[in-house]
Amino acid sequence: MAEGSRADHGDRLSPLLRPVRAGNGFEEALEQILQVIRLGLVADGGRLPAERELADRLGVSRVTLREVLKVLADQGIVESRRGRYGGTFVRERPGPVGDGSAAELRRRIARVDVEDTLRFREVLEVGAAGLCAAQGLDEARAARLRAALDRTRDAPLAEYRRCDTLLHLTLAELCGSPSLATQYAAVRATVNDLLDCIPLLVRNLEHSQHQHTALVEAILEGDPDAAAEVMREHCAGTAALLRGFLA
Amino acid sequence: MAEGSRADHGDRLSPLLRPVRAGNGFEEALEQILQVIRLGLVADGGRLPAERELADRLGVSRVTLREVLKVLADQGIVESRRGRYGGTFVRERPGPVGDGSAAELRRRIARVDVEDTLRFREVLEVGAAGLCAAQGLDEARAARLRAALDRTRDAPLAEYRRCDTLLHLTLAELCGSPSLATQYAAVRATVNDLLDCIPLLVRNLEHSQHQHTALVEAILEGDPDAAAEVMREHCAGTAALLRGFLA
DNA sequence: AATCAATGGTTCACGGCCATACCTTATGGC
DNA sequence: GCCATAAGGTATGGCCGTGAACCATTGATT
Repeated sequence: MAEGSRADHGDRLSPLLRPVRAGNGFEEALEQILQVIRLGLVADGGRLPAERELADRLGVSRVTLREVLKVLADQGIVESRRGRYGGTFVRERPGPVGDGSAAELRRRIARVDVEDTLRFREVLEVGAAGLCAAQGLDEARAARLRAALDRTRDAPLAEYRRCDTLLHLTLAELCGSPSLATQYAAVRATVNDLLDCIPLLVRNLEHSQHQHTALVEAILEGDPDAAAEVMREHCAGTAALLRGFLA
Repeated sequence: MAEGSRADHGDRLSPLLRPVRAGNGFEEALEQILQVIRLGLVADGGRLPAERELADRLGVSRVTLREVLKVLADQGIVESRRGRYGGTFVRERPGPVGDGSAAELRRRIARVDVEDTLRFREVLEVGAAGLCAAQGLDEARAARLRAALDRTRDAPLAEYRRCDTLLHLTLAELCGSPSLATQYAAVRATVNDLLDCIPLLVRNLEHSQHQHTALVEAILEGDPDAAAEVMREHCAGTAALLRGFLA
């Protein structure tokens, strides 16, 4: 008997031997464009890249991409305009994608390994914060970080989630590991999905804001340990909230 | 001018808008099976899962998978045996996949963003170590970790890389985030690729071993900060080596 | 010796996705 | 006012991968 049996001490292979594609091209492209919109990477009324470029970047044909855009347009999430300086625009207030019912939410949660998501998120965030602080940011990058922080301060409640996401995403981009940024974007989309399932508590927002400020300070001062520690607490806060509400 | 232009301050979209598939099914399946073999997840002479299961797990058809296996068999990397208790077996000493020439190595390095890889690796490893230490391991898990550590001690030089990889991969699996384990496996495959490009220094191995021991101790004692710190130094060592040789 | 079950080996029709080319619409510059 | 340009809209032929079924081989079990 060789060692091929599947369930002997937990299968070392499963981390590697996973589906090469999560679905067909259509589904994956749809998922990624939805993530871009839901993460707020394109402002309301903003324009997505042109179809040809978008198809190219996503690695799908334009035909397939257009089927995706058709669905999004039918849902009222985007709008296409023809002619030069036309394009595909994100409509104002896209609203939640699902129907918003409790059943819908439960279904969404059920598809996610919440512990996995929260842990992975914390690792990436703490790592990004540490890296940024350790390497120091040049003036341009520091300015980007400050700008993102300021935007979270001025944000109206409805926009807070988006600005918060953008701040964290900025940090992930600045840390010098594109792979980390990509993974963070993906996991953050999942986190936002979960956050949409629980109420928004104003007290938590205030707390978050203090942490954001302390975080950016620690990073700009080049103190990796402090930055990591603040970020860890920040993540732990969200995690506790989610664990509590989703338990 | 709207905001669609690609290179204005670094393109927020690029982390998300990436190719939905890195190549065709054939290429991706090949890559993943090669990773499994190169990471040493299947021992020399060991058996890969059956074709039907493998195809299922990788999300490709059996026909496509078999084309992959055909290539690997032609290269002498695996061998198929028919009949019950047959299967696809990894041949002894598969050796490096490329031709081993300096040009080949350069080409391999050129395709990788070394800084990205090293940073991302450190984040994941430090995170995994911290998580393991923080949550504590039950006896079964602790035993797995100790066993993996012991194997790195007894390993002959030729097997050291494989055992080292397995130890770190075990840690990633035990941390409680499957996503992290998956990402670590991928990044570690890249790291191993890079390590194959530089000489193996015995002194470094001894140093590594001390760090491994200290790491496992810290984890089993439930000291996250110590575990993270040891791991950070451990990664920094490898990183410095690679940066030096690949500069 | 016969049987069974699990595995690799082979074939084929269908469907999805792709590459490409071309058409249509709108805007700014000449 | 015309036209070049850049964008969305449309049509087609081909290939790759799939799913399913079937065959062939082997070794353990009975």
